[in-house]
Amino acid sequence: MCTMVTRGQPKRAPKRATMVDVARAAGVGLTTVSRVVNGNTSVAAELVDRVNAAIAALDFQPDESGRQLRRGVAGVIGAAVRATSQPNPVLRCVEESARAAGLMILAASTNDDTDLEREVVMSMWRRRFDGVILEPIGADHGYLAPQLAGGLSLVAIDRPIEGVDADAVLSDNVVGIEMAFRHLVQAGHRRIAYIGDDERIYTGRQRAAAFRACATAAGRPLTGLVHTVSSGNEAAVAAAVTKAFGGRYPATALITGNADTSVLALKWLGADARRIAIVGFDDSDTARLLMPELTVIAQDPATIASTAVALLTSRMAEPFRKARRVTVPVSMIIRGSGELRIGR
Amino acid sequence: MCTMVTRGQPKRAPKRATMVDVARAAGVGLTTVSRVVNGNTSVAAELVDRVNAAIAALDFQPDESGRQLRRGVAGVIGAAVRATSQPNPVLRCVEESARAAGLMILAASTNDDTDLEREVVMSMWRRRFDGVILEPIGADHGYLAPQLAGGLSLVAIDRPIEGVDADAVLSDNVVGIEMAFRHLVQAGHRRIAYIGDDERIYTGRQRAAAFRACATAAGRPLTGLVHTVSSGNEAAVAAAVTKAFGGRYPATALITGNADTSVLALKWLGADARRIAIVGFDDSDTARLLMPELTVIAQDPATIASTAVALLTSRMAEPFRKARRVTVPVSMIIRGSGELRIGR
DNA sequence: GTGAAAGCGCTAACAT
DNA sequence: ATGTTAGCGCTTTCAC
Repeated sequence: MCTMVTRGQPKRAPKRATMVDVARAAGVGLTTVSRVVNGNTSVAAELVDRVNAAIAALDFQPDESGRQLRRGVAGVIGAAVRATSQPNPVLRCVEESARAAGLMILAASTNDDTDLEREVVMSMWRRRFDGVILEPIGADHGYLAPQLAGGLSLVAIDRPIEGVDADAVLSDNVVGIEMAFRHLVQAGHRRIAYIGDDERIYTGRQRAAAFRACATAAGRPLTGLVHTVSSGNEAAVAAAVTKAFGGRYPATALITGNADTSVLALKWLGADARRIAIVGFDDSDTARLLMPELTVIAQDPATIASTAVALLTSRMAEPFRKARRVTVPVSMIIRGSGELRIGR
Repeated sequence: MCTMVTRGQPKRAPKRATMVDVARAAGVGLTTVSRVVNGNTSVAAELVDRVNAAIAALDFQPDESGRQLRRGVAGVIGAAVRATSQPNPVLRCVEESARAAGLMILAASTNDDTDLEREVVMSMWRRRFDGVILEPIGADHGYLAPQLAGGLSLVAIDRPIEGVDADAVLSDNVVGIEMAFRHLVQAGHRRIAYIGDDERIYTGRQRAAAFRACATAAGRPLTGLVHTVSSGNEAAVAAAVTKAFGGRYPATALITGNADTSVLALKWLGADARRIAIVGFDDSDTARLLMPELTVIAQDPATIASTAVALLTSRMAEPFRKARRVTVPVSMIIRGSGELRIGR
């Protein structure tokens, strides 16, 4: 067996160009290069050109870790969300808002896992990210106290952080449920069912509670009509549908507590869906593809996102101000599924 | 108006604890703290305890930028994808594979924008991420040549990188289309339509070409049956559906080129969908919710992801080895929509 | 087994 | 307007 010569394969690390290299190549001082890189205007035009030529020739790109170490800011804000790679209109808008503010967003998944969340946030803290946007999971975030006291800028979205005082921006879940409920009541419905997220989840808890409050206040029945199931549990949704819409006194209307549940409920209702008024919580691409098209309570991702970024920048400027909690209005989008009237 | 005293609001930056602080608090040398933090065993048990106590007392978390500057590795790999906040089974699996390999994944969106992609990848390069997983957009990635030559470890997923030599892991689009086509031919279909992604996109181009090749080889007609539309363009899909399934010689079967198109096509086919055999490219959560449930050509995200991470770590170990391109098999999942037979 | 000192790549005081 | 120097927080020789 003949051993090939490994020519053309420079094994040793290729020693990226550094600012000193650029300075040497351009025949100027290190500081001058730094000034050019940072757009400082007090450099003679000729030197600027020489430096830029050297930068181009060496393909120099400033090392951000050195920069960050010296300047103390990262230019990055982290987004710790339940899952990147999952539809998340808020995250999409956060990216836009942040880009508009000249910040880079780097996202990591917490996978609905408390330990992983902790690891992810801590990792962002150790990297000294300028801020963190967190979709919190789990009940107690007391573990964050030292970091928040140490100057970590953090804002919670979708749910508040408990056990510690931090900024949060939330949707108005209660009003959302109220809107849906009133809409159905006005169409003549008496037996209105609710199927939504597990009540261990903050939004699930809040929406289910709001529903119960509405029903009680309006003198509507509750028994057998409220079902909270863990996210994505198809069998549980099916069972809930059967309970609510079977039996002697079937419901005539349905409020679903999140996008997933809406889709699953519609799937299990099948053809019956046409004989039931349905209002779903959360808008989604699928909502418009369902038959009938889904009437929804829509959150306002753009406002949520811009508020979150605003809270974050405000806190970065003033790390120890009092925590603020902002509630963003929701709206109802009428598409057909929720407008079935019932005779008396 | 009385001005409140701002007591309890320490305005000045809270000077996070540093290793020197820990060392001082524990009454040991800086190096010893470093050793403890990094799990070096050659430290006396008593000192280890003192150091750990100090670390806990000061809530010390090592600053990764200092660490990275000194060690030269980041412990992070970047994922530059079309959109975080959009379903992306591969990204999900990449996160798992990477976590298993002890690497943190930070994801950023390129938004299908060539300039943004460039900015994102460059930013990761400046931060000296250990590697980058890229879902490339645009035709020419020549701009990456200096970075790749400089030791950037990068692997492309879903589509290859053109204009420069880099690792890539792809799905077997050609075989996928062939499977779908054969499946429909065997069910007796002669007029098979194809609606898929724009041919400016690599996968769109590859799948459409494969379809044409299949049809030609099988002596099936093509005229009016192949439609490529830009992603998410509902009107274009509607028009394509009308062309393919209206007129004097309507098609009896359909292959869709991606998940979006599948959903839109089914929406526009409406009730007609039951009289047409449909095989979609790409599996998705929605595929199982559609009526009828969608028979699909499914990619293998887990294998794609683990292959990508393996290629990346291999390249990190050996930055200048020859580029490899891996093709991952696809499979057909039969669910009902594609099994309608046609008499002769 | 432990600590002092050098230095990673950069920016910011401080000269000049 | 430009260069010299110190130092950000850490790891790693290198002495002891």
